[in-house]
Amino acid sequence: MPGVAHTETRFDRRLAEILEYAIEVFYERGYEGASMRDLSRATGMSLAGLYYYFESKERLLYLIQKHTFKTIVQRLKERLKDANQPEQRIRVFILNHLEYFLSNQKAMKVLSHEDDALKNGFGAEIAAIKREYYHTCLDLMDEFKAAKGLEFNSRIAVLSLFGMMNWIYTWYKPRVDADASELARDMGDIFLRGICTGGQRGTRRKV
Amino acid sequence: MPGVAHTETRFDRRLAEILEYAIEVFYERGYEGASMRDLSRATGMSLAGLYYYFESKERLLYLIQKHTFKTIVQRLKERLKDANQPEQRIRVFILNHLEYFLSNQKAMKVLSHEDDALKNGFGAEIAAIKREYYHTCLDLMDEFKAAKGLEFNSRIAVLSLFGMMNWIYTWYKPRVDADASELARDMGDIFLRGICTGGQRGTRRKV
Amino acid sequence: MPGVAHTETRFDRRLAEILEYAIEVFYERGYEGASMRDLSRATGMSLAGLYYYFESKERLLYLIQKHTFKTIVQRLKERLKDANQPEQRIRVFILNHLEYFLSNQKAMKVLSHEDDALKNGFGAEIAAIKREYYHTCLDLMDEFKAAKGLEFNSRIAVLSLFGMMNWIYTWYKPRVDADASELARDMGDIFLRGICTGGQRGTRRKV
Amino acid sequence: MPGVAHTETRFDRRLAEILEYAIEVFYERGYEGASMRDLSRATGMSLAGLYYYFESKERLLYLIQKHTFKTIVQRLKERLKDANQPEQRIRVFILNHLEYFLSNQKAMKVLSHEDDALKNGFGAEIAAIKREYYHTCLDLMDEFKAAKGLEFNSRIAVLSLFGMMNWIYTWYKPRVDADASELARDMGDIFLRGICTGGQRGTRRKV
DNA sequence: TATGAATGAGTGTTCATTCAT
DNA sequence: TATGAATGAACACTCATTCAT
Repeated sequence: MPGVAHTETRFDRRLAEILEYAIEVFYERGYEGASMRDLSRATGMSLAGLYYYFESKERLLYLIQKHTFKTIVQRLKERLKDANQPEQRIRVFILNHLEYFLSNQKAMKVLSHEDDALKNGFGAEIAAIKREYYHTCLDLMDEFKAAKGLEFNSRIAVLSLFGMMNWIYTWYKPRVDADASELARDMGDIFLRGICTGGQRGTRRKV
Repeated sequence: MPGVAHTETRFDRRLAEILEYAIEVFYERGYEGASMRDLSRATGMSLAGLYYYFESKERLLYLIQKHTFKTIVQRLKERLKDANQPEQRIRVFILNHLEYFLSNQKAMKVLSHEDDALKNGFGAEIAAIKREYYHTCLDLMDEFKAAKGLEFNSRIAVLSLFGMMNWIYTWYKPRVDADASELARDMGDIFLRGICTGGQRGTRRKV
Repeated sequence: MPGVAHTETRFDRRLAEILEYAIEVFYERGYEGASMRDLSRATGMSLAGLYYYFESKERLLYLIQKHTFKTIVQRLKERLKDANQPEQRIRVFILNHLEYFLSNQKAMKVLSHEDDALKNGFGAEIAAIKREYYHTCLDLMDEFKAAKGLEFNSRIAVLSLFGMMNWIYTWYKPRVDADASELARDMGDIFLRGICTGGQRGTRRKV
Repeated sequence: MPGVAHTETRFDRRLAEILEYAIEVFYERGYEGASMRDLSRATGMSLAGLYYYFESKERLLYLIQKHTFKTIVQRLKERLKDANQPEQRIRVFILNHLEYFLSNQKAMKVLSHEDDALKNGFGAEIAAIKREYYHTCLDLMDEFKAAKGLEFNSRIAVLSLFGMMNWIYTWYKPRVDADASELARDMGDIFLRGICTGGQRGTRRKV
């Protein structure tokens, strides 16, 4: 079916290729530490040639972050459609995050690590997606709390969960550590049991 | 009180001052993003003057990271002396980490975020301290497991805990979020309950 | 005329131009004393622009020295083909050296004066060419000795000859001093007569 | 005998020490390449301390060159008193030069190699001594020519001789090459025989 | 579509030198 | 007599970016 959306031009494909290399380079040396020359070397394209595809190094990072983030959010939405129970929905969130994280480890490091490298407009747009993603998780948490009649600080819970998950880029070793689904189960266990038991302020007790 | 230790020279004091500024600058702009000129401006000292106190930008980061890390490790050791029960010891670990983290948020971001900015000798030394710190926590976890007769992946548990805690630098707002002790209690609850219940592989069930 | 050799690119030509300026600058201020800014000023090209043509100041000196040396050696080989008699061959050596020296006085000063400015790889390569050149002269000297049945220290003789010739850059004034061929004849006379007469150890006598 | 001249103060002695180190440093790294920090390290004296003894790096070089040159000139004068015959006088000149050169190789390299490093006043003064020294040799040459009824370009002869001798710093190896007196004899032989024989313009002949 | 050539501004670092003590 | 502390200017070099082609 011909249409507007599926016309992926040669330009788009070439740009996507370059972005792959850029992810590699930013992953390896950090956004500030990476130079356009590094990217030129990595892609085999001339310095000037790169600029045909994007207007600045900053925009390059922006494109990476946006695409990465949008994809993870979109996949989440897809998966959430099939999950109804509050707990299950949180587990879906975790699995989605970790699956994407591990299949796109380098991009995710660039997303996580270069959190505040973008300025002004670019930064604001990514921050907005991030906020949306955060609130999705926050909502899941509140649903869960309501369903279970629990009482805890959702903000802390969500941010702790993000911490657990995002920190992965600092330690994950493919050949040592389990795959995404097992990791999601383990982290899900820790997190969900953690926020579950007791939990009522005032009646908090030793574990 | 006479003693060996109190010979803190003028040089040391001045260097310490500069390090404070450097923490601020690295916190604000990242290690790579920060220029020695930024530091010169921040300290009010001439570019050349700074080099009287340390031989390179890299060594500056090294000094910051080493001091920060050594202090946190040392305080932990002190506190661990008074804690005997496995659970309590983990809670001490968490509290120590978070207390230091929040009182030295900027330094801790520089420590966490610029994890792999140091090369060769400098990097190796910091990595060694980090490994020691990690293993201390791992040991605590194993003691806890043994005492409770639990079964879980200590590595994942410890690294998840670190993630929860270290991620703080990305979101903590002093006026919004609770203080260290409350945070330590909350995170401790989540984490300890999480790893506690059930836990035996095979008998795992819904939360 | 078609051929492999005539592909001298625009890049090569531009580089050659820059090298001319660099010779001038190094000649005037010495390698250490010359700054890239001096060269930038001399060429009228921006500081950064220069680096498009060579990767470092050291390599710049290397290129100058190598080209100068290779040319002088190559011309010598050419000329030596047509000379058979031992004495004549030495005179050819002297003439070749002085002719090139005087037509490329500045480059030759840079070659002579900055003898040990190059480090490691660069230095080694130039040193190798120099050694080869020295040995060519040493061989000429030994042939001469053998042919004439003379007895003298070839090493000292050769190095004395080099001294006579290379020192020129410190005193030669185009409008005062004779041209290369006359100078070559004079120095050749001094040198050849000098090593000729008497010369047998033991029978040495007053001049 | 009391007098003005022999009061060598502590200051003078200390300065002389420093000059020794400076010779070493300039010899090793060249005047431009040597830094005051290098000298500070070499002497064990503080950077600022050095400036008590001389007002600038340039003056340091000046002091070294002046002292070296004055000494060699003065010794020459002494020795020339006892030599009457023209040839002998030239041999004395050579021997004096080489003896001093080899006993003070490093200082002599600094003198020879850093010939034009000094600017303005400093440079002029050294240049004057040099000119005087040169003319002494030129006079010796002219006396010799007159006595022998020879005909050659004294300027070229003298400068060739200087070349032979001064070039030594680039090749002399104490354990390989002969000592000063032997070297002086060899170079004297080469040079004196060289300028002697034939020599009349027009009647010049093959050696 | 892609590049060779170029640039102004900036990088971390070192320079010779000074001055209060 | 000697130094610790400091500096302005310069160093070699790299940066992201541009523009004619």
